[in-house]
Amino acid sequence: MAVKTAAKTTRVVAEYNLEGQVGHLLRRANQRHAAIFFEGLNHHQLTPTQFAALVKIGDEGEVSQNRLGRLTAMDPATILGVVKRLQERDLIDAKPDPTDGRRSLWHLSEVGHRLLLQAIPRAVDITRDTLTPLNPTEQVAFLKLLRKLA
Amino acid sequence: MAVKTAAKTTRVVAEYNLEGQVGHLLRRANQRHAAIFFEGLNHHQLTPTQFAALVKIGDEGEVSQNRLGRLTAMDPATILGVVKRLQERDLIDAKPDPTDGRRSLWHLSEVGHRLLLQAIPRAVDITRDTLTPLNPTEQVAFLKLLRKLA
DNA sequence: TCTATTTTATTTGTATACAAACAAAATAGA
DNA sequence: TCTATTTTGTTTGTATACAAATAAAATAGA
Repeated sequence: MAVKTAAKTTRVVAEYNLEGQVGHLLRRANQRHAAIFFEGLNHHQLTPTQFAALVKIGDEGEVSQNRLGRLTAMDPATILGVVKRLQERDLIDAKPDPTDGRRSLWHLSEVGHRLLLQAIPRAVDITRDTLTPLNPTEQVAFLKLLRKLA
Repeated sequence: MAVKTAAKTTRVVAEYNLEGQVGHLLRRANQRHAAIFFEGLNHHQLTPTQFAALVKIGDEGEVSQNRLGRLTAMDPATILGVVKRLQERDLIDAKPDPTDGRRSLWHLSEVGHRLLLQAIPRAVDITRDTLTPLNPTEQVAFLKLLRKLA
């Protein structure tokens, strides 16, 4: 049995192909998308996460920091830094939550709102460019499957 | 025309849905895979990139640092840190390239080889678990499409 | 052969990403 | 009401990720 297990392990190791693993492919697809994103929003100096935060603040109107993190899939330590950098650029602003002494409620500044209006059409282009290697049918199929893994 | 453009912009902005964007979904799928990976290889304290580096060093036998980065989709500054941490744990070792004074040739240490043999079956499980939300047909379809976007 | 270019590895700086620990505030529940 | 628990936001530490600049070595090409 020990021999059988050792033989099986050897075969598994020999046949393991990094390039075909879903994790490696997801990582590379992410890298490619990030590159397209930076190219497309380079003019506005927005990262994917900063853009996501602006979008959700715009959607919500007012939102606390941790809730914004949940809406954008960032943990508290990560959203802290993203929000800080957006505030330093005066794209967002906060007021204390009158009903909860721990919270600040973040909203878009005038500048942030204008930037978001300009950025969203660029983001639409970025999504289109990212999916370009797939035909329309494949794009629909891919997004449907990807949604199940996200 | 300015009115038409403004109206179109307003519609685009109003209809923009972060949750449906391929970039956001790729980021979240990556997060989910990373969580499964850390869970699965927690015992061996290997990150996805560290594991990828070990696999490719094992495949190549001997490989320079920058080439290892290309094989694992990491830029020179990133692979530098990954290699440094693997060496600090004595999982890999280097000797100078006799034909090129700039290069070091990295190879697995005895410990690194043993760790890799134990880790690969875990990585196979991680891939399986990551793809669990899809049925076998969907898994094949997804990987085929993802490959085109990576 | 001599020089312009390329490649390798490193350094610095910025930006995620998350675990763990923490204090303050709010809330649930006995 | 009083306390145990939860939530919010912050801090620290580790690990990618990449742009830009740099020095040393190798290579291409006139």
